[in-house]
Amino acid sequence: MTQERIDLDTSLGYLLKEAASALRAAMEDVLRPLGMTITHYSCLELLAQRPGLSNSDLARGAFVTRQSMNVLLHTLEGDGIVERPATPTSGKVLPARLTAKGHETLAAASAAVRDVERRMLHGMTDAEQQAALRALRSMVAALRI
Amino acid sequence: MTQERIDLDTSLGYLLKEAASALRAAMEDVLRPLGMTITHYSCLELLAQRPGLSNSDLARGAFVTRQSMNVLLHTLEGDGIVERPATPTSGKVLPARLTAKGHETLAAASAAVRDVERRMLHGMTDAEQQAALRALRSMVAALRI
DNA sequence: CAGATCTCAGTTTCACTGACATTC
DNA sequence: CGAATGTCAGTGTAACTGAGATCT
Repeated sequence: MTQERIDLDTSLGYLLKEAASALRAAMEDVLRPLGMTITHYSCLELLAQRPGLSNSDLARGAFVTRQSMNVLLHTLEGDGIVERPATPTSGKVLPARLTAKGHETLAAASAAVRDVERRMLHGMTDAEQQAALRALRSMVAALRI
Repeated sequence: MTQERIDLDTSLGYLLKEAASALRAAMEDVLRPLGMTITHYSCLELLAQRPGLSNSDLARGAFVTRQSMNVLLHTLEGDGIVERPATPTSGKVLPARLTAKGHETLAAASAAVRDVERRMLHGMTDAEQQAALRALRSMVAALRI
């Protein structure tokens, strides 16, 4: 029973759910030794791409509540991975940035995640990878609405 | 800050993570009103496709431990959604099946999830959807190893 | 005033690890 | 014996909801 692989005419939606679960599990496995969760990693990745994002921006980007992201940000600040100004620049917004240590931490995590990516893409042609990239980009944009 | 969309030359891996997060969030949103989690739904979907799967099989299929799946299965049995024989057929394995009520429950959940799928696929051509399907199938298989 | 933000506090829930008996 | 299974029990943690203050 164990050795067989389920391979029915599943819908694209269910297949993506399966891919999502498999990817999550694989990422959790490689991030856990680094003491990071996926939300953790997402936060750093977002900050690397967009320095100065606010807590609420990060929460939306990582699909969690701003309260959850808030506790994470405080932890990251305490660990010297993220820095925020003591006083708001405008309104109540505190733009966050990665510290040097934060960039190092992200580099380690990225390397681990890239291994998962490599495993995942194994056996796909460049054309297939490009097609997958376009499809995923479209899906993410459609779901974000 | 909120209205812009991050659209950098992200890796396929990070993009898939984003798609995974977005899909999870969207699915959780539509399943919550039905009192179901994603693991919950995965379990039913697996049983519909493969009646008679064991607790351990379902755990592997849904990417959770067999202990976690076990408590879920007991809940589902108590709710009359899943049935298992009182005594093992062979070994300790108790093959699980959906009841009539279970099929109804799954039908409702599937409809909700199909809505998410429709939203997600909006704007993609048939060819793109086919390409995405192949790519995802390949990725799932590669990660399962 | 409405809307957004940051934050403190309490709670819940889902899945986890550990341990044991059973069966092939 | 090893390996897999089902199950009971306890633990943990990452997210949640609720509430308050501040700012445009």
